[in-house]
Amino acid sequence: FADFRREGLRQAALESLQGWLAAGDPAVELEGHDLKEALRFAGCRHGCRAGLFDSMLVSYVLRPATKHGLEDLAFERLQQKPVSLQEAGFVKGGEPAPESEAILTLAAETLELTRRLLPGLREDLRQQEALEKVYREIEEPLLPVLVGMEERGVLLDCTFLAAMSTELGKEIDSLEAEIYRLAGEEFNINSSQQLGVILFEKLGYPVLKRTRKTKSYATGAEILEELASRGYPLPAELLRFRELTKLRSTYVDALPTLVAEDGRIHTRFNQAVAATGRLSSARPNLQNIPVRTELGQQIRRAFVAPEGHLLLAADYSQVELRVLAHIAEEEALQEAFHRGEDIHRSTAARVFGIDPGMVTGEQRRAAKTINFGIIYGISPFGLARNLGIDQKTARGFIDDYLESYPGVRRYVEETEAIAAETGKVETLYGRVRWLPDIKSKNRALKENARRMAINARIQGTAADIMKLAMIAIDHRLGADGHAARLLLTVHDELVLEVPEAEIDPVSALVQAEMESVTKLAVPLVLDLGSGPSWYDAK
DNA sequence: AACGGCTCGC
DNA sequence: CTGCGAGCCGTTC
Repeated sequence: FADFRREGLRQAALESLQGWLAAGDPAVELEGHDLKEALRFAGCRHGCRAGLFDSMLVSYVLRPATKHGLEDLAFERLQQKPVSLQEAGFVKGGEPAPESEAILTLAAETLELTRRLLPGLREDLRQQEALEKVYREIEEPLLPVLVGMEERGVLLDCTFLAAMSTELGKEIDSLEAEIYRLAGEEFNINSSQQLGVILFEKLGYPVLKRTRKTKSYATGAEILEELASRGYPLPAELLRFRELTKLRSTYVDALPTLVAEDGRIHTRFNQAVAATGRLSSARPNLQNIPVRTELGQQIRRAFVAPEGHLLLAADYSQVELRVLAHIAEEEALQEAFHRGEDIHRSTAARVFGIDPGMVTGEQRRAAKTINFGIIYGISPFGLARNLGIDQKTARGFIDDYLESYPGVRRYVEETEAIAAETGKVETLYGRVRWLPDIKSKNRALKENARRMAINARIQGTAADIMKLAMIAIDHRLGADGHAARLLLTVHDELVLEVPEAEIDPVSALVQAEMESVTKLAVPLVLDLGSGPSWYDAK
């Protein structure tokens, strides 16, 4: 490793590794902890056909709700507290300096710990056939796909964002002045503590809610909206102020600082964080770019394709409800999807016992909330809060819903029973979520576990489907010789960068692969669009 | 650095 | 007291 620090040798070693990976034999494995980071460093330009055995991913597949850092695994599986990264001279989030001495300590310890962890993980995986399949057919092949996406990155139009920042700044400044005027003094508007004193002590607004942990005044959007609706002037200004400063600080000003030398943003897709099997995105998180408000949507104009290329956005329509319809074997829901109906409208029609043509906007909204509520393991309390109705009415809605969709009722009851009996639930592909709290005597813990059980099967299956689609698309793009490449995944959406000349065949390819990746009792339907920016592609 | 509050996404 | 994430800011230690 000391020699590896010499530039010439490093280059030669990397090229040799790249060649070995590209020519690789799937039966010969590269072993390591967090191979995506290693491969990102090594570069995988020529692809990866070698087998990959990643202790982090294997641990994730075995017990997804826990942490999977090397230190975590060493502590849990080897009863060892390793020399911390900090002791080795690193700080959190910092990039290792290849010339430092401390890196040698870290490298040695990383290798040694991983080597000792591997046999146990291999054995545990071998004993759980379904999970071995999840690893071999989903996580292992996905890993190099994610390396490719991270390496490629997405082009950002910083000039556009700079202009947007200036515009936002003007409105924020005037809002700030107006807020100080209404408050009668200057204070830090970003401090919920100081804001609480102004609103509820100085101005004497009614205290509708306290925060959970510290019991301080709650000043969240929901509270401000209620106060605004009661005619108080300040909350409306505060909501607008929050909206604008959120957009500016989290996106408009932050994203340009994360652009690499190639002008592109290289997010990291974390493959071992979300307990349900989903991916997450960080540094920056590109899975929470605004879309809800028109102003927020403008930020997507900054995500662009280079000259001669387009961005292609493809998202699964209602994928979680389709998964529910399939797993629950709910015929009414399946039929609605087969007919291509507006699913929330048809739910409203069934629940309220009326003709679909008679469904009002409010009824559709309620049905939509219930549909999502079911996916999240709804309670009358939660639904009541969401719809702004009383709990009794909410309970009635849920009862009517489960009456209308007996398959869903069966699904919920069966899921609870499976969780209680086995302490776990599984996705269609066998991915596991362990739920030890399902047996807890603490009602809150038990209820939480119950909701997680109901949600995990659905959200996890949808995640499996998307991962399989990504693997298939990446493979097909290569096999067909397209230059188009995957850039982003946002849970039910994929974004690709496509040479203009390829847009038609690649759109067809993406649609075909995403729709046919699995055969459910309902069709998987895709919304597809393309354009010079992410905004235009939607 | 850790945590809480808040807000963004699916 | 509806599921799963990440980031920014302020506060606290």
